[in-house]
Amino acid sequence: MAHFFREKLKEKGLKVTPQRVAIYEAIVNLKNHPTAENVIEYVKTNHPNISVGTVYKVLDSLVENELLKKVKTEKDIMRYDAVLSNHHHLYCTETERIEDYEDENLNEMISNYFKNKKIKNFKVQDIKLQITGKFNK
Amino acid sequence: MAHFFREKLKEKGLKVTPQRVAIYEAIVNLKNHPTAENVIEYVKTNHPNISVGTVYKVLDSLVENELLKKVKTEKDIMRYDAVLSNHHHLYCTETERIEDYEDENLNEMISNYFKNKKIKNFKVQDIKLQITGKFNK
DNA sequence: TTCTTAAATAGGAATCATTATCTTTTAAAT
DNA sequence: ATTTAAAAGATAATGATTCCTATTTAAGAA
Ligand SMILES: [Mn+2]
Ligand SMILES: [Mn+2]
Ligand SMILES: [Zn+2]
Ligand SMILES: [Zn+2]
Repeated sequence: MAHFFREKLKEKGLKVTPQRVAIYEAIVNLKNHPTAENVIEYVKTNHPNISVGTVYKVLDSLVENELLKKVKTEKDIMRYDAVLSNHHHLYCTETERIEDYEDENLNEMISNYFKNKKIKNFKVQDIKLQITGKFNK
Repeated sequence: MAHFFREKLKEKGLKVTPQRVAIYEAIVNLKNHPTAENVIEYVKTNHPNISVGTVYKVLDSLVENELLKKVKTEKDIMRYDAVLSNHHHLYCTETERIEDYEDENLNEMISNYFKNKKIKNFKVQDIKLQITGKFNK
């Protein structure tokens, strides 16, 4: 489970520390693209002495090393994503809920569209959809 | 030019103040989806005494009243958009540049796609693309 | 295993974008 | 011109994030 993660850390030349493993697992388990605060709260149940600064530093370094991604929002509170595969996000207009949306057909359609239609003066690297709306119930 | 804006304020029951007009014009003129700080700097050239709190309050209220939109980013500094029409954004991976991208064909293709393909437990209200990449030159 | 050392963490102070509070001013209706 | 609720200005407070530094530790070398 965390094997993949420990290997990745080594690949990147980062030390495998209990804090890093715990923070990564927190993000995987929490779902819903947690904030740093969510992570701190979760990790503290098993690592009561973890430092707030450590969490922020680890999150930054994991993003830097492409083991996590930041999620774009309209808030000044950062949220994190452990899902690295190419996927989109469903944003709730009424709550802070953000869910993953995977759709291979959609990816292909968009990718095809931009094979023809080039954007002048811009080299596309990645395309993500922000789908806003309401979840049922 | 600011006629549209003054009318909109009245429609919404908001007083037409020089500060509101100046802030709105700042966002229109600045392009690049400015931050509150960008707006403050710009507005101060003509309104040296404008208060920082006023700028934040006006920005919030204009977003609330749908005269401005917030732009989603991976930063904890908010950015604002005066373009209300349905458009997408080009995010530079290397700088803070964010440009508008309008594409009616694309909108139609996506809109058609989601007429068939429903997302379970989710009612779509709006779809925006975040296109990340590099600008030439 | 023990030793060594650069990297990482803990703890706490500092930063800074944003909010809140409170007083004064003002848009706009009468 | 008067009235008044809304808005602006000034400044303090907040809170997420960053910074700083002493201490600890992961991991390679011996
Ligand atoms: Mn912040
Ligand atoms: Mn904040
Ligand atoms: Zn995700
Ligand atoms: Zn825009």
